[in-house]
Amino acid sequence: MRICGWVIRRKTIGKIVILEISGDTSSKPHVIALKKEREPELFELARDLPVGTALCFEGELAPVQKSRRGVEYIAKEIKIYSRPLEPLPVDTIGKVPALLDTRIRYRYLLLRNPAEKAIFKIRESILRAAREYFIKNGFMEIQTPKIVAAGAEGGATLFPVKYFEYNAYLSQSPQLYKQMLMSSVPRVYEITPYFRAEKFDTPRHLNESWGIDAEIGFIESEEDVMNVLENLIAYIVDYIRKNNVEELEILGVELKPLTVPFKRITFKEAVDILSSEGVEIPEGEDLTEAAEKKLGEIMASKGYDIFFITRFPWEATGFYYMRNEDGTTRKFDLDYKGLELSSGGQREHRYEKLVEALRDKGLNPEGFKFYLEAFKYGMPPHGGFGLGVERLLVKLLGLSNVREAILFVRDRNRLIP
RNA sequence: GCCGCCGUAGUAUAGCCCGGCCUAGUAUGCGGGCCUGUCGAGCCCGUGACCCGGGUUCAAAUCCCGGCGGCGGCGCCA
Repeated sequence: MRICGWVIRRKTIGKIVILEISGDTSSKPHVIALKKEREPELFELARDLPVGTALCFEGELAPVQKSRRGVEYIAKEIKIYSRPLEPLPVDTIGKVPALLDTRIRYRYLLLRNPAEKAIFKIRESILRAAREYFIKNGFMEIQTPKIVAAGAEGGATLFPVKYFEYNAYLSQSPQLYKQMLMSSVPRVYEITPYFRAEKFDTPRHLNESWGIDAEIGFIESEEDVMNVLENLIAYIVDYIRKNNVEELEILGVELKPLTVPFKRITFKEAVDILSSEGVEIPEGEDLTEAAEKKLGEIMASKGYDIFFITRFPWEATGFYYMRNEDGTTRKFDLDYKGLELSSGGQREHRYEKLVEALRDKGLNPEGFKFYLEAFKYGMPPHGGFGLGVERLLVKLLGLSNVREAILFVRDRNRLIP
């Protein structure tokens, strides 16, 4: 058996050298012990292999597993490919902590640390599980353009891009495109980056983040959308519980299964709950970050870690959400432990109503012509959602910053690496 | 954009409030020595740092001003 990786730990105890090689197949390290008496050449070789050395070894599973840290092998041959030119700037076994800033800078190295790698293996599982779920439920995976002419909101901040002689933007949401596709493919999903030019600098925001976006046609109400979303998340959690036992153990995370359906409260009920706790939300305004956190605490104390807030007021939503007669909309948010994980709802699919909505929001229907056109030819009622991958990962693993949940961070002040 | 906290060896920190006892402490890393299985092994020796610029002062890591950078709160925000 040939195993390759990097030395993450070397320990010499008298006439034994113990090497730990960062695992490629498993999250736990591969361990080889070399004894002076048993394999004198390898012992000499291993004795001055610095941490960080890239190597492969030929070996077999050790009959006696003495290491408590990883799987132990008996090495027959070691081939060195590359030695570090200087000592590693960060500790790849996690003995000495690194600040977030340092972790981001040296992420590529820190992934040799099983704990750091475990986060991203679970991130991968989220996407894998999502794909599996969508495939099982008859969704088609799509890709929509990331260079676009208009944003979904009109008001939100977009990154301008020079596109030959045109002004273009980086897409902040596949929203409009997936809706257009509802006129022909009633179940689509996309795993996509979102680009947002807001100058925020918080543990919850990134300027380039990833989302799992879905859109569903022929629905009766937003309830059908919420159904897909809650089942998707429960599926993801199950998948991780099943496939990432080792990673969860390394991270010390106990992930409890989620039961569907999730609790639902209306926006009005949320405002009332908050009001009874002394937090006032002005009429027609969205929940503030602090209010959302507080609501999360209150709901958690009632046994609801995860819950939907439904029927948002029209004033606090995008133009494309379907309006109810009472001034509420069919928009919902999904909150998990005080953080908005996802938002979605039923869209307005009736052409005239949509034009009216654009005007009511002070937007010019001319600018959305390409989008509106799609509503002329038999658009079914539909709805969808966007689910933030980093936020989901943060909440599942109890991380404290979304920057821990993405390999290469793009935030207010980071364009490198 | 506003507010708060912070910036010390490769990494992580102590010292700063109350200037001199700092020739800057500790852990880990790194180099070397001892040790036949460590589990964040242990013991000994060595190595290496006050973000940048200006000011106050006999004296600045410590106080003041400016800059740059980080973290957090708020705002803004699918």
